[in-house]
Amino acid sequence: MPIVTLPDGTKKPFDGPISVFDVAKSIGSGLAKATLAGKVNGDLVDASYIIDKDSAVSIITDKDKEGLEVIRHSTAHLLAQATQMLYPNAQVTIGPVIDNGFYYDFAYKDGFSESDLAKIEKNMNQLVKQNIKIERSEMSRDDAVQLFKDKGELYKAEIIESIPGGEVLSLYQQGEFIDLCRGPHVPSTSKLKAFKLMKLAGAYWRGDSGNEMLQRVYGTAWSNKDDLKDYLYRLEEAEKRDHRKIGKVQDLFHMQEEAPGMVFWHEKGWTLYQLVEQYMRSVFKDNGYKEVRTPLLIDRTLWEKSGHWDKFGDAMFTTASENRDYAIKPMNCPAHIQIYNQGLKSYRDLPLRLAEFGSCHRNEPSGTLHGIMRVRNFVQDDGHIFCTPEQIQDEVSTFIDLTFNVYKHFGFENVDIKLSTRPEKRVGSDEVWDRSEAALEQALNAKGIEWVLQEGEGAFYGPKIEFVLKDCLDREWQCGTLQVDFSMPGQLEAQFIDVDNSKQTPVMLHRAIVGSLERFVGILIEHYEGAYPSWLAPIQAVILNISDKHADFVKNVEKKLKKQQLRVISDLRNEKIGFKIREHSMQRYPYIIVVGDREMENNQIAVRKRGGEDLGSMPIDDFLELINQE
RNA sequence: GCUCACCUAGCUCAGUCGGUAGAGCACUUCCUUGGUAAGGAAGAGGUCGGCGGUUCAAAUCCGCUGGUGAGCUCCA
Repeated sequence: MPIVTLPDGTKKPFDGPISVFDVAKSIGSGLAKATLAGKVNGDLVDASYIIDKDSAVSIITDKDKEGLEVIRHSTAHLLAQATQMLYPNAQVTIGPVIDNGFYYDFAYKDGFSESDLAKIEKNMNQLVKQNIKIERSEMSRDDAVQLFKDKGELYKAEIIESIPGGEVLSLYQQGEFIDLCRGPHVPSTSKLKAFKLMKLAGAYWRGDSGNEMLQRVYGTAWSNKDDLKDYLYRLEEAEKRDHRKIGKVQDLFHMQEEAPGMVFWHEKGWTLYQLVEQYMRSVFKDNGYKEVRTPLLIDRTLWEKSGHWDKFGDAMFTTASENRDYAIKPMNCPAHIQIYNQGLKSYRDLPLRLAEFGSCHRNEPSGTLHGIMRVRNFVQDDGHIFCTPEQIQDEVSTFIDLTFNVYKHFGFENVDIKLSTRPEKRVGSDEVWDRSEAALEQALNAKGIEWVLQEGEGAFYGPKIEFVLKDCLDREWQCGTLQVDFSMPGQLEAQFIDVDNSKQTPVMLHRAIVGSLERFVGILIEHYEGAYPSWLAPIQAVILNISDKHADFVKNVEKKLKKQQLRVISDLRNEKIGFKIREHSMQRYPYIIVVGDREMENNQIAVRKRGGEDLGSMPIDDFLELINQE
């Protein structure tokens, strides 16, 4: 006689064991039809799950977050079923739910092509129409291993073999297709109404680059066609923001074969870049940093001492001259320690904050390069703070505040914080790691901000705090970082004389706020879709003449505005005003200024805001005030 | 680095079954001097990423190589 308690608190007694589906049916036939799964005492279960004791039950439909996940998961199975029908030699492996959809990895020697995706998707749709039941069963681990071995599904058998023995496993069957799965799943294929296969990619078996490459099929799935359409629309919008595309349209930069992973900045792009750099320079100046500049090329012996030659030798560009080997610096920190080491330091000199916009090169694997977001030559708003262990917490705390302020200034309000701890490949004793990790954690907690732990994701020399900002499409970008380093100062013999006259090794904090300027500019381009706020716009206004006789007046206005440090250009081409308006509107400049007879007569300019808003005619001074107020 | 796809005029792209290339925009010249998202005409522009092979003949088929893209792996 189970009593079922529903989410709203009502209690329903039943005569005997009853399925989730039947509970839904007892509430209403509409709900029964919508039932995808259930939640019994907090556990997600199938709609067919039998409730045999008093339980808290909620019905999961496609309105629930969990319901959507079940749909995605079941769609992954549908994909596998449809694929194996068409390609019996394809072995199944795993098919998890991901953001916005799912994927399924197949081991398939012949490989799939884009046209195969269309065929598979067609087959999936047919299977949906056939309304095939999805049924759960249980099996012992050993039996399951045997089952999949017999079917020639060696990858699946390997997965099951890695599960501890004695456990009972659940299997889901739909038609001929059977897969090991924790579930739950939708009751039948007809519940899967809105999905699309998106792309094909390679993926390593078990995520290990030493293993063979599998064929991964990505798909997206939603609870209804409208949501799917919405999602596809959002993808299109994201594509419009692509910094590579806007970079070309706005003439910001280019890249070419002869310098893979390195940026040729054009005038407008460099202006944008410089605006970011100059702003960060002012941030350094206002916050007690001393800006320095160190060599690009440094002898290998220094990199050997610092450990980089050993650990990252493959990723460093090197060159040789007069029997000496050099590396092009992949980072500034060893060089900053050299500056620190000039002259004996006292505890009174600490904290010492060095900053540099130093050009760094890293020979990243070719496959990782991506526009200006992931490059081989970049500059960071790099800084290193030399301090005592006691000063760490204060420095970290100040840095966190500073970072949030900078992001806000650039228009990013939404920032996540992550704490990354010791990786497997590392230097330094466990005791030192304990101390550094604790220092960061304490600083974060003292500020009372939320953070997530990323175990094993730290740098080889120390743990780090990562600042992840979210852009207008809610995409995440890890930009800021703060890393505690108890190792490198010692390795490169940095010291200071303490109060008690003893020699001590300082702690070094590696820190950056925007990170790679190249990448940050890319993020800005995509975040603003090329429509930058006036203070960041490479061109703030363009001045147009109606016809040739207004050209001198335009030149005059241009001169005046430039004198006030405004970034303006003029367009005196012999074209109709509508044509020029169109062209410059598409460039998304903040203001378009038009000058004709009327303006010349009154010594004014006609101002049009980005987006088309007509601000009317005004004296130049009024426009200056307007733009400065922004 | 790995898997798959792609690379044709300055840009965006078309090019069937292998028969030595085409559009729009941009560019140049001329006409037009026009008031808020494309005025008109003419012209010029390409060793089809590079190297090699098959073939009477290669943008097209094959091999190698460079780069780009989507992922995977990596990211001091």
